[in-house]
Amino acid sequence: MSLATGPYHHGDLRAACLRAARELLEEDGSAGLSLRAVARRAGVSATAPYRHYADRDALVSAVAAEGYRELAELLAAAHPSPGTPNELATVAIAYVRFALDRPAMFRVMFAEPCDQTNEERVAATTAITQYVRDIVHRVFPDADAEALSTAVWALVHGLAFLHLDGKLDTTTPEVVAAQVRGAVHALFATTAGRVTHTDEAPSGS
Amino acid sequence: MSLATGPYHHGDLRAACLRAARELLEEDGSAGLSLRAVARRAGVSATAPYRHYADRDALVSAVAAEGYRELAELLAAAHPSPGTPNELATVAIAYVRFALDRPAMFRVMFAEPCDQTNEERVAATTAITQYVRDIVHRVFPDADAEALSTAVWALVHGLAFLHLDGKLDTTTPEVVAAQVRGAVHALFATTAGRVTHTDEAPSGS
DNA sequence: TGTACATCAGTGAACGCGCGTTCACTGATGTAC
DNA sequence: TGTACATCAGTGAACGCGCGTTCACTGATGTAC
Repeated sequence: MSLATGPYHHGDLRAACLRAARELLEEDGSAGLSLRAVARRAGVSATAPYRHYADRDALVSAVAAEGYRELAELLAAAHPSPGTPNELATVAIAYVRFALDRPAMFRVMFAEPCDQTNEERVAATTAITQYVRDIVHRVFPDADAEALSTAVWALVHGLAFLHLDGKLDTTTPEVVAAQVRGAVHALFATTAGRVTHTDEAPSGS
Repeated sequence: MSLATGPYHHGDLRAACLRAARELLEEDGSAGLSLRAVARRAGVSATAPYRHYADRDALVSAVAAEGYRELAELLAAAHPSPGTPNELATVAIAYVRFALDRPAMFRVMFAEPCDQTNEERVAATTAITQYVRDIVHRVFPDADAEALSTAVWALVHGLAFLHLDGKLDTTTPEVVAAQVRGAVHALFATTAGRVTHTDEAPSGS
């Protein structure tokens, strides 16, 4: 089992643990994310990770923080600065896709009893909140930014969870994308007409 | 520990297990929901529950099904037949409140790897979907019911999770209610004006 | 009404499991002189 | 350049834990006659 990554000193066990944790997460779900399993996969004794993480929670928080960063990157890649409801929908699709591609990670990020004392984690949450607020402000400049950005985040977040938990059809990425786009348009079609232009007709479901 | 509920035969151990499971759920979270703990709390040997539940999953599914029924009752109690966005918001508040009052139950219902073969559970999900669809159809008779009901459910579900996971302020029920109502109105103010009457001005979050 | 017996609902010992975490340890690394 | 030594990053045995589940069992219930 012990890979030949280095005979004694591993080199970068901290990073190796994170990588192992992420793999385990996607393979076995968050139940499989134990320190011992991580050590095993990293090809290292059960106690070696304690050199780098105080306890299991510390590892989990580190994993979650990485998840937040990756989600942020994916959203930015989907559209750097969405300015229309349709562009907003594109970002929403990326959000939902992340949840579906990495379900256990998504759950760790959002549904694990969140350690509020972990700075990395709190910072990540704040960043996402601000990111959503910025988008909303750009798409609907004259709306109540606070209430509307809460609503938009909730909509997208809810779509992610409903798909994740099998309450909505997830047979293909295209079906999911159409559903998300449809939901966003269903809500914003009229608002969009009032505030800015609609660059695509709402797709029927 | 063994309560004097009956010397040998319990009477209704099946129901007692369910009750114990729900209590454990709220006290210790879903991690605390073990068959052994349930048996302990019911004042019965560790293996007695096997007379009534095939395995742990069966118990969990039974708990979840009960949760769905209770949620349905709470929503109906909040407003029997919502017909305006503001009445819809009242129902949404009840939904979010359920999640906040019984967080572990809510998580079991929605975030546990769902056993699709459990009839009780599948039926409960279908019932909720249909319920949301009916409401949407009543509030927005001429909208794309499919897309809009997905959107509405996602919005409400997302609000529930964001509050639950500490991403939104939950200091008092009133604050939460105002946030939910604000989010619903932020989305539906214009749509509502187009389709039916608005019975309250959107509260500015 | 009374007894025999099948059925049902519990018991409790035992299994093997993986977990988090501790501890004293040892091998490798790199720095000071 | 070579050696002494502090520090660092691993090891592996051991702890106690609670879990799900099995098994053969036994005490209570209720039904047939």
